[in-house]
This record gives sequence, structure tokens and C-alpha cells, in this order.
Amino acid sequence: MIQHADILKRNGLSVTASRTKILDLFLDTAGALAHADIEKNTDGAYDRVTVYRTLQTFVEKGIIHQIPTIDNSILYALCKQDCEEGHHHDNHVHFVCIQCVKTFCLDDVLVPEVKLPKGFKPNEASMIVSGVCIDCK
Amino acid sequence: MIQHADILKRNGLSVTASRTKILDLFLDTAGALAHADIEKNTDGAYDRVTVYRTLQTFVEKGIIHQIPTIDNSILYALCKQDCEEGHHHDNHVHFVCIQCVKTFCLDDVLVPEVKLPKGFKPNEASMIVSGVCIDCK
DNA sequence: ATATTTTTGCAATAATGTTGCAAGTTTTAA
DNA sequence: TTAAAACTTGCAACATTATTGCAAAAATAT
Repeated sequence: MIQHADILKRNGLSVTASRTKILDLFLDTAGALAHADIEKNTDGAYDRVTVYRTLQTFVEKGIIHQIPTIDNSILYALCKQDCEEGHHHDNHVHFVCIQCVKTFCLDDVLVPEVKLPKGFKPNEASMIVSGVCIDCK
Repeated sequence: MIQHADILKRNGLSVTASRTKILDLFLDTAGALAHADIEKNTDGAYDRVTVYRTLQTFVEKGIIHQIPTIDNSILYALCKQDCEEGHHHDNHVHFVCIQCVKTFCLDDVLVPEVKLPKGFKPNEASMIVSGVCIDCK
């Protein structure tokens, strides 16, 4: 409980029940979470709007980052400590298992650089690999 | 007009006004299109449902492919000819311009392979690079 | 302890996506 | 060329997902 509050305070956020609980979920989860997962795991204890706003706040503060998926849902996952407010450095590859449908942050696999056509200037890059994960193998 | 019908027929689809028009849009567009773009550019001529179903059909037939984005919308773009029904081979990098917000298919830039941790077996990979495009440079 | 600031939940609203079905269109085949 | 068969469209209804304003409640600062 103490470390959660610390993470929140360090980012200038009030420590509230919903924020603590949602942060808890992320710290307990290996993979990424969707908004629906959070509603399910909090058993409706917090209003849908509160969950939206909490996720948005966490993203803004660099506590979590977003992962786009092909089925039009956004996943959220914890950022490593080198994320700062407004500056995400989640330059690692994400892995989606086609069997268990979980999403993993492969923190040790960095997104490789690619050579772009003339005139295109890169800023950020994200990469998603799908396949079979270590648990479903 | 003739080539549009050919593309549709080749994929076993009836040639209808909405399909021809929407295919038209894709052939005329350098970047990717969202559902909303299509509604805008057809000026409400076709029902929202028809647009959804047309896009879905085109994806199934391998005429277009989907690109996930961070803002929770799906973009669609033409597949190159090596896409077949049920088998997408859009293994190229997508580029999102942070100024004009257009999405480009960089058909000549292939998604590089990465070395995954033990136990993870890759199947497909997608990569999105954001930055400044050739027009906004 | 109390004032100030921030967060939450409710209600209302908007945007987005899906399904069944009757009417209309396209294709098939005689 | 036309009639039957097959497929597609649009409407209506509904489901899901997301956003905003505002008053009440909670957390922080003094």
C-alpha cells in the first residue's frame, strides 16, 4: 500500500481509493489491461467515468502507456521508471498472444530503427508482434 | 470505373454503387482512411451500416487492411496485390504525421524482425512510426 | 480543525458499432 | 431478355464506448 501512495505522490496526485486500487491492478498484472478489464476487476466499485479519468491521468503523468490494438481497443500498461510527465519512452516491443489474447511488454526488446523514405522524419516508433506466448507454448 | 469493377469481381463481390465509390476513395487517397473519412467523403450517400459492412467485406477479401492507432480508431488502407483472401501480407511500416495527422503506408519499408525472449513464437509484426511527413516537412 | 483544492459520481449526451429484417439491386441462367 | 435466385442495402432498434457539467464528497494544505 505504501509504495502505491509513493508513486502517486511522486507524480503530484492525490491518493484516493480508486487510484490506489487501479495502480494496484497494474502492479499485479504481467500483461496489459483494457478499460473493461479494470471495470471487471474492481467489480463496479468505481464509476465508469472515474476509471476513464484515472487512466487518462496516469497516461498524462507517465505512469502507464497506451498500446493500440487491431480490434479497436486501447490497452494500458505500466511504464518503466524512465517515463516522465508528458514524455513516454516506452520504446519496447509489445507482444500479443493469439491464444490467450494477453498482451505483454517485452521490456528488453527495443523497437529497431528503420530507414524511412526521403522527407520523412521519425519521432517515435511502436511495434506489436503477435504469436504464441511463453505460457501457451 | 472499369478497373474498380474488376477488382470487385476478382474478389467475388457484386458490383454496387457503394462498393465502387468507396474503392474509388481508396484508390484516390495516398494515405489511410478512417470510417469517418469515408462518411465525410461520400456526403452521407450511404448508410453508416453499409460503410461498416463494406469495409469489413474489403478487409475479409484482402482488398484493404487495418491499421490500429493510439487514439482508438481503426484506419484502413489498400493492400498491395499480394494480399489474398484471409491472408494479409501488409508487412510494411506505417507512418503517422504528427502535423497533418495523415497516415501513410511505407510500402517499401518492411517491418524488421526482432529477437524475442525464449518461449515467445512470433507470427506477425506491425510497426507504426510517427513524425513529420514529406508534405509537412 | 478548517479552508482550499481536487476528485468522484450522477445525469445527460454523443459517438461508435452491431443485428434482424423487409425492400431493392445484382447476378445467374434459361 | 427476362424471371428466379442470390446478394446487398437501408431502416429501426439496440448495445457499447466515451465525454462533459456540475454538485457532493474526499483529500490536501494551512
